[in-house]
Amino acid sequence: MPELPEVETVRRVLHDSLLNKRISNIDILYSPIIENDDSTFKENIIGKEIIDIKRYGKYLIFCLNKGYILSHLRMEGKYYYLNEKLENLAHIHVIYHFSDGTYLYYKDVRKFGRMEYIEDDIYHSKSLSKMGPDLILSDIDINSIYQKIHKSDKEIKSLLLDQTIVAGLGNIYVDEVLFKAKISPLKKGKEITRKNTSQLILASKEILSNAIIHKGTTIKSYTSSLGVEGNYQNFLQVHTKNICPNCKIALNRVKIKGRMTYYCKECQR
DNA sequence: GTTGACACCTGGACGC
DNA sequence: TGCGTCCAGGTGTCAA
Repeated sequence: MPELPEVETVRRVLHDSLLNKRISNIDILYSPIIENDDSTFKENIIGKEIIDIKRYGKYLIFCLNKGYILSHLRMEGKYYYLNEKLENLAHIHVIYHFSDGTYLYYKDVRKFGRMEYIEDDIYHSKSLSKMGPDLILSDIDINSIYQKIHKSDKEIKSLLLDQTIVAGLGNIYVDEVLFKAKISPLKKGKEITRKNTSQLILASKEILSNAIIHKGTTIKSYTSSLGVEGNYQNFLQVHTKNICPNCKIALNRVKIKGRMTYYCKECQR
């Protein structure tokens, strides 16, 4: 499932391919993917040029010469940029046609992904305005994060997955961050200290930056675009693993907020 | 305001 | 072999 490093990898690939392309047509094959109504989406985008592609948290932001397309890949969304028409349109839900005869295909087996046209003020839109600071792009105010975490009775894993606190972490990297910071995923927010918060932010930045260098993690369903695959799965310490790489005991597996969680009960207190 | 349950969705794994 | 059931998970919505 695409988390911050995977979305950043997709952004970089698409940025290299799509800059200054003019959108000449759009096929919407599955409407629920689009947050606007289909005609509004098409009317506002056809004829526009892509002038930049940005990212905030797990969102991709296609900047047009007027307006934006906000795209969230959720579980299995993928983009494919091709010079020719695809024969097999299985699981393809949106097709962007460009004036130079190329295409951008959006494929999403589980149909969880979402796209939205936003006229202006993208960072104050319904989706982005609630987001916490991006763990790579933003200056993180440790004290403000600590205040949000410390007042909660929820487990720290659950809080780190909450995009309104910090933006970018998903299930895989939260396990890795907690392992690196030596903090149990079951620890309650109110038990987390300022020092813990600092350790968590530092571990997050380090792990996410490293994962971006390795083009993200390829587990089952994620590929960025144009067949680019990440290899950070080779560097995972606990997620989907059986043995703690540090103390060599069996890792614990529990469900937190419905998410499978891997941790070492000896190393993570 | 906070929290938990549920819906969305489909391929793959598993048991019978 | 074929069928039914369960699981995976990011986010929004709704009820308590």
